[in-house]
Amino acid sequence: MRIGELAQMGQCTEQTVRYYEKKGLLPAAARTEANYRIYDSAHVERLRFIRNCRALDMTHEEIRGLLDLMEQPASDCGGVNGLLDEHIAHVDARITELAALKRQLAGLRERCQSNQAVNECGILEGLASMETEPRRAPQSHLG
Amino acid sequence: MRIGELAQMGQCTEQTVRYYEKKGLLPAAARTEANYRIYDSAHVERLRFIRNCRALDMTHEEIRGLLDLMEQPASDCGGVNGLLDEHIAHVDARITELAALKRQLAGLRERCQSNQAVNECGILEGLASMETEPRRAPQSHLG
DNA sequence: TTCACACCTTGAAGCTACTATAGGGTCAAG
DNA sequence: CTTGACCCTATAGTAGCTTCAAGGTGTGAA
Ligand SMILES: [Zn+2]
Ligand SMILES: [Zn+2]
Ligand SMILES: [Zn+2]
Ligand SMILES: [Zn+2]
Repeated sequence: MRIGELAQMGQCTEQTVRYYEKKGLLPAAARTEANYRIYDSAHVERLRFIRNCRALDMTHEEIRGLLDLMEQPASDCGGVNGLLDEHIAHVDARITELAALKRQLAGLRERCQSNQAVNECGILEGLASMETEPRRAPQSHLG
Repeated sequence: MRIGELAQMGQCTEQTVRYYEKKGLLPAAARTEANYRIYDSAHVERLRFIRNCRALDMTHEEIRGLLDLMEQPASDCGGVNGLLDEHIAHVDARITELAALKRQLAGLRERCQSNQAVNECGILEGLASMETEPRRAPQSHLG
């Protein structure tokens, strides 16, 4: 199978497949005489695994961690479980952050109910007078 | 005031201030003979406004929108209100996405309660057998 | 005077996970 | 023999910075 078909199986573009190869998530493919990449079902499985992890918003590093752990099929899966737990914590942390943000934004929105002149808009006043806090390190890779 | 002090007022680094200037969020500063940037209280206000917007996870484009609207102080503030409403919608959309993600991850996590061999871990099985869905366009600039 | 040291300058590269573009090569069908 | 679908590489762009490299400036102390 060539790259177009593989990409279809993984619900992604051919560029993305090449990108994964470059980044080492997918192994370098064998080539035909015409220098076309050729793949088999193992590649399909691996690509689908990667895409499923991406659908869950894992980073490449997290995915690489899982793929590495899978290389020792007989070893204990505690690392896998731990990695997933950490990622769930990333999602939780971001949800918490966004909930706080939403409260702040709702409070700001209340400061202007009806349209008025820009220089009297309570929202802009609020944005100007907020206390500027130092940007804290992100708790999560989820933007 | 020089760039170091301004950066401190805005709770950011000097590089960030230069970056904002390059991107047009801050106007180009006047210079001393030694080519040092010099700022006054108007710059402090504008930088703090920008940093407060960033603390609310607005994009540079959204911030630029607000700054542009502020240039006509006598005009109607409907644009400001609308811009904030849109951003609140961005936050809401991302919270909804992450909640769905969290449910999916929780379901996956249940598939392996105790440690076992990697090749029998229910989490990895789940990740391998999920239906790979095409990546849908992001509803929100919040990752 | 000369040194150290804090502050400032520019430009380029790195980060994530792709996406898009340019400019070409391969291959089967009509 | 040309068209069109497919493939290749390399480069640049996206957001919002951070980090690095290599230097200029200004002040206080030895
Ligand atoms: Zn994670
Ligand atoms: Zn208003
Ligand atoms: Zn927004
Ligand atoms: Zn397990």
